Amino acid sequence: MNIGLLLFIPNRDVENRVLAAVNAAGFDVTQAQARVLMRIDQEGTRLTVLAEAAQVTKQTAGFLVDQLEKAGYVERVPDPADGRARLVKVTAKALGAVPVANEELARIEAEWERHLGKRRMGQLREALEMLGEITDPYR
Amino acid sequence: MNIGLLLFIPNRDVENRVLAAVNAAGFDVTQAQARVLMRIDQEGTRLTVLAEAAQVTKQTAGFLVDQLEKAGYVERVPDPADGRARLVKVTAKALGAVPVANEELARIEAEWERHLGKRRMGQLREALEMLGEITDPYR
DNA sequence: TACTTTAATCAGAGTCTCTGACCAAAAGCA
DNA sequence: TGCTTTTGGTCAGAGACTCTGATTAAAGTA
Repeated sequence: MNIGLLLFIPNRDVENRVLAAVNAAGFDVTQAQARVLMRIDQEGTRLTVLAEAAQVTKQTAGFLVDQLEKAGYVERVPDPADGRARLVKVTAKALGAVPVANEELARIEAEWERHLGKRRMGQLREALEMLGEITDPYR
Repeated sequence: MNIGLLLFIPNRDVENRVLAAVNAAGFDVTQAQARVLMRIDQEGTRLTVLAEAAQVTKQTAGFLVDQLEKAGYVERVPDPADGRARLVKVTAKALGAVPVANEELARIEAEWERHLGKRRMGQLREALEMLGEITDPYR
Protein backbone atom coordinates (compact mmCIF):
# COMPACT_ATOMS: atom_id res chain seq x y z
CA MET A 1 0.00 0.00 0.00
CA ASN A 2 1.43 3.32 -1.01
CA ILE A 3 2.72 5.75 1.55
CA GLY A 4 0.40 8.54 0.40
CA LEU A 5 -2.71 6.48 1.05
CA LEU A 6 -1.27 5.26 4.34
CA LEU A 7 -1.03 8.85 5.49
CA PHE A 8 -4.30 9.90 3.94
CA ILE A 9 -6.54 7.40 5.70
CA PRO A 10 -5.74 8.21 9.33
CA ASN A 11 -5.51 11.90 8.47
CA ARG A 12 -9.04 11.96 7.18
CA ASP A 13 -10.18 10.06 10.23
CA VAL A 14 -8.73 12.75 12.47
CA GLU A 15 -10.19 15.57 10.40
CA ASN A 16 -13.63 14.01 10.30
CA ARG A 17 -13.74 13.33 14.00
CA VAL A 18 -12.39 16.65 15.19
CA LEU A 19 -14.66 18.56 12.86
CA ALA A 20 -17.66 16.49 13.97
CA ALA A 21 -16.84 17.20 17.61
CA VAL A 22 -16.45 20.91 16.97
CA ASN A 23 -19.68 21.03 14.95
CA ALA A 24 -21.53 19.07 17.62
CA ALA A 25 -20.43 21.67 20.16
CA GLY A 26 -22.24 24.28 18.10
CA PHE A 27 -19.35 25.75 16.12
CA ASP A 28 -20.52 25.93 12.57
CA VAL A 29 -17.29 25.78 10.60
CA THR A 30 -16.26 23.72 7.60
CA GLN A 31 -13.10 21.71 7.13
CA ALA A 32 -11.56 24.30 4.82
CA GLN A 33 -12.35 27.08 7.25
CA ALA A 34 -10.93 25.05 10.13
CA ARG A 35 -7.68 24.51 8.28
CA VAL A 36 -7.20 28.26 8.03
CA LEU A 37 -8.46 28.98 11.53
CA MET A 38 -5.97 26.51 12.94
CA ARG A 39 -3.03 28.52 11.64
CA ILE A 40 -3.90 31.89 13.10
CA ASP A 41 -1.67 32.68 16.03
CA GLN A 42 -2.25 34.66 19.21
CA GLU A 43 -1.15 38.05 17.92
CA GLY A 44 -2.96 37.66 14.63
CA THR A 45 -1.69 36.49 11.28
CA ARG A 46 -1.54 38.12 7.87
CA LEU A 47 -3.63 36.73 5.09
CA THR A 48 -0.57 36.06 2.97
CA VAL A 49 1.04 34.04 5.72
CA LEU A 50 -2.18 32.15 6.30
CA ALA A 51 -2.41 31.32 2.63
CA GLU A 52 1.12 30.05 2.56
CA ALA A 53 0.72 27.98 5.72
CA ALA A 54 -2.52 26.40 4.57
CA GLN A 55 -1.15 26.06 1.06
CA VAL A 56 -3.88 27.83 -0.80
CA THR A 57 -3.86 31.00 -2.87
CA LYS A 58 -4.36 34.40 -1.27
CA GLN A 59 -7.78 34.54 -2.91
CA THR A 60 -8.86 31.26 -1.38
CA ALA A 61 -7.59 32.25 2.05
CA GLY A 62 -9.39 35.56 1.69
CA PHE A 63 -12.61 33.82 0.76
CA LEU A 64 -12.42 31.56 3.81
CA VAL A 65 -11.51 34.41 6.14
CA ASP A 66 -14.49 36.38 4.80
CA GLN A 67 -16.76 33.54 5.85
CA LEU A 68 -15.11 33.12 9.22
CA GLU A 69 -15.43 36.85 9.77
CA LYS A 70 -19.10 36.84 8.79
CA ALA A 71 -19.69 34.05 11.30
CA GLY A 72 -17.83 35.96 14.00
CA TYR A 73 -14.92 33.59 14.40
CA VAL A 74 -12.21 36.00 13.26
CA GLU A 75 -11.76 39.72 12.84
CA ARG A 76 -9.45 41.77 10.68
CA VAL A 77 -7.49 44.56 12.32
CA PRO A 78 -4.97 46.92 10.73
CA ASP A 79 -1.39 45.77 11.00
CA PRO A 80 0.48 48.51 12.90
CA ALA A 81 3.70 47.49 11.20
CA ASP A 82 2.45 47.71 7.62
CA GLY A 83 -0.21 49.99 6.20
CA ARG A 84 -1.11 47.57 3.42
CA ALA A 85 -1.61 44.62 5.68
CA ARG A 86 -4.25 43.50 8.11
CA LEU A 87 -3.98 40.97 10.85
CA VAL A 88 -6.53 38.21 11.05
CA LYS A 89 -7.31 37.52 14.68
CA VAL A 90 -9.27 34.76 16.34
CA THR A 91 -12.22 36.03 18.37
CA ALA A 92 -13.29 34.90 21.82
CA LYS A 93 -16.17 33.03 20.19
CA ALA A 94 -13.79 30.84 18.19
CA LEU A 95 -11.50 30.22 21.14
CA GLY A 96 -14.28 28.17 22.70
CA ALA A 97 -13.73 25.58 20.02
CA VAL A 98 -10.11 25.00 20.95
CA PRO A 99 -10.69 22.83 24.02
CA VAL A 100 -13.35 20.87 22.13
CA ALA A 101 -10.89 20.10 19.36
CA ASN A 102 -8.13 19.30 21.79
CA GLU A 103 -10.28 16.90 23.75
CA GLU A 104 -11.20 14.99 20.63
CA LEU A 105 -7.57 14.93 19.53
CA ALA A 106 -6.55 13.57 22.91
CA ARG A 107 -9.25 10.92 22.64
CA ILE A 108 -8.01 9.89 19.20
CA GLU A 109 -4.41 9.76 20.31
CA ALA A 110 -5.35 7.64 23.29
CA GLU A 111 -7.17 5.18 21.04
CA TRP A 112 -4.29 5.00 18.66
CA GLU A 113 -1.83 4.48 21.47
CA ARG A 114 -3.98 1.67 22.78
CA HIS A 115 -3.82 0.03 19.36
CA LEU A 116 -0.17 0.70 18.55
CA GLY A 117 1.35 0.61 21.99
CA LYS A 118 3.18 3.46 23.59
CA ARG A 119 6.47 2.74 21.89
CA ARG A 120 5.17 2.68 18.32
CA MET A 121 3.00 5.71 18.93
CA GLY A 122 6.09 7.61 20.02
CA GLN A 123 7.99 6.43 16.97
CA LEU A 124 5.13 7.50 14.72
CA ARG A 125 5.08 10.99 16.12
CA GLU A 126 8.83 11.30 15.95
CA ALA A 127 8.95 10.17 12.33
CA LEU A 128 6.13 12.51 11.32
CA GLU A 129 7.77 15.46 13.02
CA MET A 130 10.98 14.80 11.15
CA LEU A 131 9.05 14.45 7.91
CA GLY A 132 7.60 17.88 8.51
CA GLU A 133 11.11 19.27 8.26
CA ILE A 134 11.34 18.29 4.62
CA THR A 135 7.70 18.38 3.51
CA ASP A 136 6.25 21.46 5.17
CA PRO A 137 6.61 24.29 2.67
CA TYR A 138 5.78 26.78 5.37
CA ARG A 139 8.97 26.13 7.32
CA MET B 1 1.73 20.03 16.86
CA ASN B 2 -1.43 18.03 16.45
CA ILE B 3 -1.38 14.56 14.97
CA GLY B 4 -3.83 15.46 12.22
CA LEU B 5 -1.63 18.20 10.87
CA LEU B 6 1.42 15.98 11.22
CA LEU B 7 -0.24 13.47 8.92
CA PHE B 8 -1.70 16.07 6.62
CA ILE B 9 1.52 17.81 5.65
CA PRO B 10 3.50 14.87 4.27
CA ASN B 11 0.33 13.43 2.76
CA ARG B 12 -0.23 16.54 0.71
CA ASP B 13 3.38 16.52 -0.33
CA VAL B 14 3.00 13.00 -1.71
CA GLU B 15 -0.26 13.81 -3.46
CA ASN B 16 1.12 16.96 -5.05
CA ARG B 17 4.27 15.30 -6.27
CA VAL B 18 2.70 12.15 -7.62
CA LEU B 19 -0.03 14.10 -9.37
CA ALA B 20 2.54 16.49 -10.84
CA ALA B 21 4.57 13.56 -12.16
CA VAL B 22 1.52 11.90 -13.67
CA ASN B 23 0.36 15.17 -15.23
CA ALA B 24 3.84 15.87 -16.58
CA ALA B 25 3.75 12.47 -18.27
CA GLY B 26 0.68 13.65 -20.18
CA PHE B 27 -2.08 12.07 -18.10
CA ASP B 28 -4.62 14.78 -17.55
CA VAL B 29 -6.30 13.75 -14.33
CA THR B 30 -7.14 15.68 -11.20
CA GLN B 31 -6.47 14.73 -7.61
CA ALA B 32 -10.08 13.76 -6.98
CA GLN B 33 -10.17 11.63 -10.12
CA ALA B 34 -6.88 9.99 -9.16
CA ARG B 35 -8.23 9.06 -5.75
CA VAL B 36 -11.04 7.13 -7.39
CA LEU B 37 -8.89 5.69 -10.16
CA MET B 38 -6.47 4.33 -7.58
CA ARG B 39 -9.14 2.12 -6.05
CA ILE B 40 -10.32 0.34 -9.16
CA ASP B 41 -9.05 -3.21 -9.23
CA GLN B 42 -8.06 -5.50 -12.08
CA GLU B 43 -11.46 -7.11 -12.65
CA GLY B 44 -13.34 -3.84 -12.34
CA THR B 45 -15.08 -2.30 -9.39
CA ARG B 46 -18.66 -1.24 -8.77
CA LEU B 47 -19.42 2.41 -8.32
CA THR B 48 -20.84 1.79 -4.86
CA VAL B 49 -17.67 0.08 -3.75
CA LEU B 50 -15.57 2.84 -5.23
CA ALA B 51 -17.60 5.45 -3.41
CA GLU B 52 -17.19 3.64 -0.12
CA ALA B 53 -13.45 3.12 -0.58
CA ALA B 54 -12.82 6.72 -1.54
CA GLN B 55 -15.26 7.92 1.10
CA VAL B 56 -17.48 10.00 -1.09
CA THR B 57 -21.14 9.66 -2.00
CA LYS B 58 -22.23 7.53 -4.95
CA GLN B 59 -23.12 10.73 -6.76
CA THR B 60 -19.65 12.14 -6.35
CA ALA B 61 -18.02 8.89 -7.41
CA GLY B 62 -20.34 8.79 -10.41
CA PHE B 63 -19.43 12.33 -11.34
CA LEU B 64 -15.71 11.53 -11.21
CA VAL B 65 -16.11 8.28 -13.12
CA ASP B 66 -18.06 10.17 -15.80
CA GLN B 67 -15.10 12.45 -16.28
CA LEU B 68 -12.59 9.63 -16.28
CA GLU B 69 -14.73 7.80 -18.81
CA LYS B 70 -14.98 10.85 -21.06
CA ALA B 71 -11.20 11.15 -20.95
CA GLY B 72 -10.79 7.48 -21.80
CA TYR B 73 -9.22 6.34 -18.55
CA VAL B 74 -12.01 4.02 -17.48
CA GLU B 75 -14.93 2.21 -19.08
CA ARG B 76 -18.18 0.91 -17.65
CA VAL B 77 -19.17 -2.64 -18.49
CA PRO B 78 -22.25 -4.54 -17.35
CA ASP B 79 -21.72 -6.62 -14.25
CA PRO B 80 -22.47 -10.21 -15.26
CA ALA B 81 -23.42 -11.00 -11.68
CA ASP B 82 -25.97 -8.21 -11.24
CA GLY B 83 -28.18 -6.61 -13.84
CA ARG B 84 -28.42 -3.34 -11.95
CA ALA B 85 -24.71 -2.88 -11.54
CA ARG B 86 -21.87 -1.97 -13.84
CA LEU B 87 -18.19 -2.54 -13.35
CA VAL B 88 -15.84 0.37 -13.72
CA LYS B 89 -12.65 -0.82 -15.40
CA VAL B 90 -9.33 0.86 -15.94
CA THR B 91 -8.38 1.14 -19.62
CA ALA B 92 -4.98 0.47 -21.18
CA LYS B 93 -4.54 4.22 -21.52
CA ALA B 94 -4.74 4.74 -17.78
CA LEU B 95 -2.47 1.80 -17.01
CA GLY B 96 0.39 3.78 -18.51
CA ALA B 97 0.18 6.14 -15.55
CA VAL B 98 0.82 3.42 -13.00
CA PRO B 99 4.59 3.13 -13.48
CA VAL B 100 4.88 6.92 -13.55
CA ALA B 101 3.14 7.18 -10.20
CA ASN B 102 5.14 4.29 -8.76
CA GLU B 103 8.43 5.82 -9.80
CA GLU B 104 7.61 9.10 -8.11
CA LEU B 105 6.45 7.25 -5.00
CA ALA B 106 9.71 5.32 -4.92
CA ARG B 107 11.63 8.57 -5.29
CA ILE B 108 9.72 10.13 -2.39
CA GLU B 109 10.19 7.12 -0.17
CA ALA B 110 13.90 7.11 -0.92
CA GLU B 111 14.16 10.78 0.04
CA TRP B 112 12.25 10.20 3.23
CA GLU B 113 14.35 7.23 4.12
CA ARG B 114 17.47 9.29 3.57
CA HIS B 115 16.11 11.85 6.02
CA LEU B 116 14.66 9.50 8.63
CA GLY B 117 17.04 6.61 8.35
CA LYS B 118 16.05 3.09 7.41
CA ARG B 119 14.95 2.15 10.90
CA ARG B 120 12.56 5.04 11.48
CA MET B 121 11.16 4.74 7.97
CA GLY B 122 10.29 1.13 8.69
CA GLN B 123 8.69 2.09 11.98
CA LEU B 124 6.65 4.80 10.27
CA ARG B 125 5.29 2.40 7.70
CA GLU B 126 4.53 -0.22 10.32
CA ALA B 127 2.68 2.24 12.53
CA LEU B 128 0.67 3.62 9.61
CA GLU B 129 -0.30 0.17 8.45
CA MET B 130 -1.56 -0.67 11.90
CA LEU B 131 -3.43 2.60 12.04
CA GLY B 132 -5.20 1.63 8.83
CA GLU B 133 -6.71 -1.28 10.70
CA ILE B 134 -8.69 1.03 12.91
CA THR B 135 -9.16 4.10 10.71
CA ASP B 136 -9.91 2.72 7.26
CA PRO B 137 -13.70 2.55 6.99
CA TYR B 138 -13.38 0.43 3.86
CA ARG B 139 -11.87 -2.51 5.71
C1' DT C 1 -47.14 -11.42 -6.05
C1' DA C 2 -46.12 -7.50 -3.06
C1' DC C 3 -42.62 -5.38 -0.20
C1' DT C 4 -37.93 -4.07 0.77
C1' DT C 5 -33.29 -3.39 -0.38
C1' DT C 6 -29.59 -2.27 -3.46
C1' DA C 7 -27.07 -0.11 -7.70
C1' DA C 8 -27.08 3.67 -10.14
C1' DT C 9 -28.55 8.08 -12.15
C1' DC C 10 -30.82 12.82 -12.55
C1' DA C 11 -31.46 17.51 -10.85
C1' DG C 12 -30.04 21.22 -8.31
C1' DA C 13 -27.37 23.70 -5.10
C1' DG C 14 -23.53 24.98 -2.06
C1' DT C 15 -18.55 25.08 -1.30
C1' DC C 16 -13.81 25.33 -2.48
C1' DT C 17 -10.29 26.61 -5.40
C1' DC C 18 -8.01 28.65 -9.08
C1' DT C 19 -6.26 32.27 -12.86
C1' DG C 20 -5.97 36.91 -14.20
C1' DA C 21 -6.39 41.74 -13.43
C1' DC C 22 -6.04 45.36 -10.36
C1' DC C 23 -5.04 48.86 -6.41
C1' DA C 24 -2.36 50.78 -2.73
C1' DA C 25 1.45 50.85 0.47
C1' DA C 26 6.27 49.74 1.22
C1' DA C 27 10.95 48.98 -0.15
C1' DG C 28 14.84 49.58 -3.12
C1' DC C 29 17.54 52.54 -5.77
C1' DA C 30 19.65 56.19 -8.91
C1' DT D 1 13.50 63.04 -4.01
C1' DG D 2 11.23 60.58 -7.63
C1' DC D 3 10.93 56.22 -10.19
C1' DT D 4 10.61 51.24 -10.20
C1' DT D 5 9.79 46.95 -8.17
C1' DT D 6 7.90 44.16 -4.66
C1' DT D 7 4.41 42.94 -1.48
C1' DG D 8 -0.37 42.59 0.83
C1' DG D 9 -4.75 42.32 -0.44
C1' DT D 10 -9.14 42.55 -3.23
C1' DC D 11 -12.40 42.00 -7.34
C1' DA D 12 -14.34 39.26 -11.07
C1' DG D 13 -15.21 35.12 -13.16
C1' DA D 14 -14.89 30.35 -13.93
C1' DG D 15 -14.01 25.48 -13.07
C1' DA D 16 -14.02 21.53 -9.92
C1' DC D 17 -15.82 18.94 -6.09
C1' DT D 18 -19.26 17.53 -3.13
C1' DC D 19 -23.59 17.07 -1.12
C1' DT D 20 -29.02 16.25 -0.37
C1' DG D 21 -33.18 14.63 -2.30
C1' DA D 22 -35.82 12.14 -5.66
C1' DT D 23 -36.17 8.53 -9.13
C1' DT D 24 -35.60 4.18 -11.98
C1' DA D 25 -34.54 -0.55 -12.42
C1' DA D 26 -33.09 -5.01 -10.81
C1' DA D 27 -32.61 -8.31 -6.87
C1' DG D 28 -33.88 -10.43 -2.83
C1' DT D 29 -37.54 -12.01 0.28
C1' DA D 30 -41.85 -13.38 2.56
